Amino acid sequence: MNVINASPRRKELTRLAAQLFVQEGFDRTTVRMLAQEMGIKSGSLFHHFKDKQEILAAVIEEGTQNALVIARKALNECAAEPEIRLRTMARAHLETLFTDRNAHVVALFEWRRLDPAASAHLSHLRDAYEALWVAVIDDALEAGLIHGDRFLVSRFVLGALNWTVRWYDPSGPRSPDDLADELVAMIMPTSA
Amino acid sequence: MNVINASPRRKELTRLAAQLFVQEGFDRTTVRMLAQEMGIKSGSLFHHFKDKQEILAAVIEEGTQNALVIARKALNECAAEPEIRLRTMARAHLETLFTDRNAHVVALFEWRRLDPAASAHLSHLRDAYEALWVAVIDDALEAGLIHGDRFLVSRFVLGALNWTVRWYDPSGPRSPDDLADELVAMIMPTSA
DNA sequence: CATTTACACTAGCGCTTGCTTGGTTACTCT
DNA sequence: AGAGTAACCAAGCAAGCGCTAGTGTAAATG
Repeated sequence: MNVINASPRRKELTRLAAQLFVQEGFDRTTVRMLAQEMGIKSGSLFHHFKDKQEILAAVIEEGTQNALVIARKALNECAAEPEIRLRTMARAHLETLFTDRNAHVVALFEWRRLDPAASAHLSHLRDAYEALWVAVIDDALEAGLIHGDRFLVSRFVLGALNWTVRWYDPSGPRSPDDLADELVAMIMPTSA
Repeated sequence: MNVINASPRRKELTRLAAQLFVQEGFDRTTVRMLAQEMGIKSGSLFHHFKDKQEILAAVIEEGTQNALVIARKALNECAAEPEIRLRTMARAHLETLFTDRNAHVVALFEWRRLDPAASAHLSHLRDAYEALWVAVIDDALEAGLIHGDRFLVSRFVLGALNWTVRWYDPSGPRSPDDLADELVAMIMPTSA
């Protein structure tokens, strides 16, 4: 296996793996399929990754890291009004979801295939991301923008947003930003 | 294979299969695991199902049929006010989701493992169920109870509800009905 | 009583899986 | 020029996979 964990070659392989994992699912994707997609033989794959599990972990880590970076940057750059921050966070969520779509679909639907060690490590990343959401929602609740239980609201909103990967086509007439705004409008009484 | 497609034995086997599919995922569940769970040898399994795919189809069909029955019954029995019908539908959705939890988790996350023939057949069932939702949401929109695009609203609501299987624990303090009511309240400006 | 049917068993075929081994090539750095 | 290393390949192993063939047996059916 490669010692430099972030070699450019490895990054590109991770990207291709994400695509295959989405197309076929992790379990149905064989190391031979992965190798062919990458233009190498199946044995050579284990020069870059110690085993198949590590490829899955790399895909998910990549996606989650990007989500964190994008969300933090968006929140830093936007105004301090709770309403704007809420909209910004929803937009950032969909932006990541559809620019790194493959990685995120894998993260959402193949999470359980991770072994316990990788799962524990990646859970921390995921928690850091969700903490951003909870903070934004807390502010919106405090400002009286939305109503309900903070825990439930964040789960419902994240559920609605994550589920979009199942039906939304970004090449259609509606932009991800439109989508985010419509969801925020749906849960905000004052903006009817 | 059994000619009587709905033999009680087959129903019980389907229930056990659903549990294993949730625990391990469809692809990782081997026919030997299924057989052991059912107390028979792997060869005997093919007396009840023509192949592994058919077991998956049986699990999903069972769950979706139940959802339809429960939702129709609930809607027939409840009042005609759009607000009540909306709440009723949300409650029925979560009721099915957590009484037939295994079957529904499989339906939601292993749908893509179905072969095209089974998928086409089950899509009709699924569509019939979603038609109930769209009707209820249309009424609520017309009555001015909620606002937004009918297509988007139904997708968001279904997403939020379906995602509950990922985090909600029915044995906790909150009942599924509470959950449904909170979601409806969240999107209804007038009920703040 | 003879036959069919439902359900289970044993044994294993043919194939695919993730991964290993041992060695080769091409490039960089001193 | 020589050493080191990243990237690759050919070959294949051991295990596990879905599924089939053929058989036994007890209960229902004519």
